[in-house]
Amino acid sequence: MKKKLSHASEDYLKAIYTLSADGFSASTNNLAAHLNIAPASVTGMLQRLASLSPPLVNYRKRHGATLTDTGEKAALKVIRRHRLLETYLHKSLGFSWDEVHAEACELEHAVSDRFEARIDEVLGHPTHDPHGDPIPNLGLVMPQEADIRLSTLRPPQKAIIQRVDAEDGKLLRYLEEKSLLPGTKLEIRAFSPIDGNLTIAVDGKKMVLGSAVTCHIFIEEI
Amino acid sequence: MKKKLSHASEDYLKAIYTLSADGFSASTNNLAAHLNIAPASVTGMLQRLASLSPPLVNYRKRHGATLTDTGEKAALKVIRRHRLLETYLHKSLGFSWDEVHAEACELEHAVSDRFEARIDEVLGHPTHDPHGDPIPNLGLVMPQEADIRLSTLRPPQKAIIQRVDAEDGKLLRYLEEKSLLPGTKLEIRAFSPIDGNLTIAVDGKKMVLGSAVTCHIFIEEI
DNA sequence: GTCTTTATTTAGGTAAGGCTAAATTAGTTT
DNA sequence: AAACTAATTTAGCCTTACCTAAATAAAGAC
Ligand SMILES: [Mn+2]
Ligand SMILES: [Mn+2]
Ligand SMILES: [Mn+2]
Ligand SMILES: [Mn+2]
Repeated sequence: MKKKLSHASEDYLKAIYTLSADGFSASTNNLAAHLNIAPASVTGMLQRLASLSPPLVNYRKRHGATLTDTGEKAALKVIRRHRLLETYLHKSLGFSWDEVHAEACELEHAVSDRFEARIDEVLGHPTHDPHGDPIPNLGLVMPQEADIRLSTLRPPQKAIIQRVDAEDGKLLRYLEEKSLLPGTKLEIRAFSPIDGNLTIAVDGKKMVLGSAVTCHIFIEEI
Repeated sequence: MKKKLSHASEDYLKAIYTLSADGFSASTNNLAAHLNIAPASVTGMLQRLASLSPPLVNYRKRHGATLTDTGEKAALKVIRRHRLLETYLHKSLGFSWDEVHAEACELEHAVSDRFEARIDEVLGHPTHDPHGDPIPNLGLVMPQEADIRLSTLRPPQKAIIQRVDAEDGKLLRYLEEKSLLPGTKLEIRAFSPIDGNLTIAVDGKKMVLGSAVTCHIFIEEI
């Protein structure tokens, strides 16, 4: 019954899930941009995904796609594998947090359930990946994600970094160098309305971050 | 320059290498049987592999294929990844020796050089996979393989099992249960010409093995 | 030397997943 | 209402990799 999906299908499902979860519509163009594929190709794929039985997406011409229940389960399964793999690559194989994404995006389509179960076990059933993103459990329930951006805080608020939403290696390496990782506590010291810069203090050390940085960091206020 | 090969191409190269190394010709039909693909499809693929630049195989109509130097390097690279992965799955993730092949055959096309290098390091640069097959080193040199079959021995010869050439799960599980693994020492006690059965002793324990078993076990005489 | 068998190739098809260029739709402006 | 624009779909094409059926070649049998 459960024939396995192609690489491409899995990446589409993941993209639809992610765009929707982030409050964007999974429109043809958004998907095309997200997946680096021509819009016309996205149309073709959405039609295919909608015409499977059971369908994985609901697709209405010119209205983008939403996941069906089947599609959402499939998406969560891929996301779980992706995040477990990222965690495994980081914790057990010494990959840095800017290297894990690309590797996981390949492996997520290749590993078996057995492999997934084993690394989950070896890691002690981790709940978050190296970027702080929550890992859906075996039952494919996605935990709540932190959704307050650091860029929205003002002095003298305090917060803990929960997750970093970025695939850009430069940004990730920059943040690592500054120790701005999930779990880090910080205080807002100043806000510059003209450019959106925030001055923050981490462990007493002050630094100024532009909004191109702060809008990718999601926090929990304390 | 080095665009990466498709899954299918890599499996063909591996199959051509393996058939040749085992003394078979990499003919259309042999490849078809080995890869579980229709002969006509093999013809098509060999033509494609031969028309790449640089070509990966030498192909003469109706005379099967041989690997070019480029093709052989590519084949050895895949075999190295495959065997390292099998070893890693077995040693680090607790896969049994009859489970590793299928998983490795998927992963071998997905892992990066970085991943390969890391597991090689974690494993301490292993020289043999769980079935006793040699792992080509980083320079892609394939060590000599044991090529004497247990089935050719006669009393009172003694030998050490070097490798087991089988993908059949039943056979592998049978051998594991009998502790007939690479490294095991044994003595030939009797040979039955009528059916080819060998009576062997392992650690003083006697057992009778049919030639369907003994012809898959390669040994080193002692 | 013709016949038959076996191995292999050719021909013609399918399905997935891409692409570009052209057409269409739905909103916005004027 | 007509025109413009942005988003999306259609049409037509490509490559990879597989399949079946039919044609052909090479090798062995008679
Ligand atoms: Mn992916
Ligand atoms: Mn992540
Ligand atoms: Mn493979
Ligand atoms: Mn092996």
